[in-house]
Amino acid sequence: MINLLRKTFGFIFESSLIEEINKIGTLREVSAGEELIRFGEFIKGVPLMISGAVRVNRVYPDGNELFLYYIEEGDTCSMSLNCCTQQKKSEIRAVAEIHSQFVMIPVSKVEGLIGKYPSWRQFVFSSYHDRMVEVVHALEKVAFEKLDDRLAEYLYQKSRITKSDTLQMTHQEIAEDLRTSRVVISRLLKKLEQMGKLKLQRNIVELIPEIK
Amino acid sequence: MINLLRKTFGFIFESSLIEEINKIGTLREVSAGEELIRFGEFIKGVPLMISGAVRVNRVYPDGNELFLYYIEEGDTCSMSLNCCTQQKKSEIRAVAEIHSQFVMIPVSKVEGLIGKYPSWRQFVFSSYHDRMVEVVHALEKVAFEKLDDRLAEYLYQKSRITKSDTLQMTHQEIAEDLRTSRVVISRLLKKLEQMGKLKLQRNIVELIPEIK
DNA sequence: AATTTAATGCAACAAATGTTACAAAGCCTT
DNA sequence: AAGGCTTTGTAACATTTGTTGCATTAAATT
Repeated sequence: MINLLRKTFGFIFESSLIEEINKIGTLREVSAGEELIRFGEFIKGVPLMISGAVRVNRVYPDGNELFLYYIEEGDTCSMSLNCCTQQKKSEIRAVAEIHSQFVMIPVSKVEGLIGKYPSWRQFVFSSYHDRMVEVVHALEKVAFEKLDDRLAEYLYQKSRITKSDTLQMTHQEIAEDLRTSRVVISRLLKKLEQMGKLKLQRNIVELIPEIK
Repeated sequence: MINLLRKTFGFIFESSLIEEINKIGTLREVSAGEELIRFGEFIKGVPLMISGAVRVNRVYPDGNELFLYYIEEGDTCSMSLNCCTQQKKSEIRAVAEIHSQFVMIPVSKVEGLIGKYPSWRQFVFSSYHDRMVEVVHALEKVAFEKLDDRLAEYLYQKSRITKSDTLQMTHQEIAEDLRTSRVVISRLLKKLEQMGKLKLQRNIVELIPEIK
């Protein structure tokens, strides 16, 4: 585990911090679709992403969900950082988008790290800030852009995160993420297909990379 | 100044911290409409709000603006906190919504406080988190709600912030905040007026408090 | 008081998105 | 191969939001 930590966090954490994380953290591995953090649970720890990608959704009591941001290699989830210092139940849900590895730091130890390691504080601050920037970006998208552009960006993001141009998903699933109806997505996907930007098959959206 | 600090922050900061802030900070006062933080400037300091209310907008190079959150008594602006540790130019604009008092802590001293005072760290963390929650809330609104509900909430917020049921603003101004056109806002305001929720006069929207 | 300016009202129309209902196609099971 | 289920395609229509142009009204200025 310590080698994975060094590889991902060696440039920002001093070695004493890496060693401490190595002692108190546990390496976990999840495959696509698995939940790291469930809605309504008490947060057990803060995840440090080693590899893969995890999507973080805000969840409402009625079951409604809203995508907030992805966390990837080198990131942590600032929402859970706060939940844990406040000992509150999770208002978010974190689901692995692809097979992912991360180190879980138990809640009880987080406070100690903050007092002890300036580089950890710096990490936590910039993590908060980075997540904020992403949520603001999401807000921008919804506030400024029309659905077809948002769909295109959504597909692009998905492709980047899964590292594949061939997205295995139904129109229904896309519609839920963009908070609209299946029919609307089918319509817009068809338009994008006619523009030559992608190819559609059952359960598959295949992005056609731009030739430049 | 120290009395104002004690009144607003006495419950969360230890007295040695209050005294230090009293030494390094400067009390400033702005009236409605004045800018605390301008777009593109280097951040001079981090504001600690004593009284009043300030709205914080994201600003884009093309001059476009997007409302992010208000900061009020006891708050600070987490966006500027980060800008200052990174020595970056401001991507936001902060404008006093009503007459406001705040203590400005110079950038050079912020880092020191973080290392020295646990209660300051705690404050900064929960400030980050609170702002995040508000931006997520803004995202929710845009993602889930229709314009008439968003307008109603906007007016309600404005009334809360300005502590008045009589809002002095034009339809055009409202339209810009909600990113739509004047005609649309006029139409919806008329509808709300017909529903008995408000009264319209030139430059004025008067909210009618619910009688229960 | 007359003129100018800014704000609002209104109508007609356009575009984007949402809804419903059903047909067609693909996949799976038997 | 037949039947059943899921996914996608399509059309027709409703609703919401955006746009344009102009009339009307209120305030500000002269």
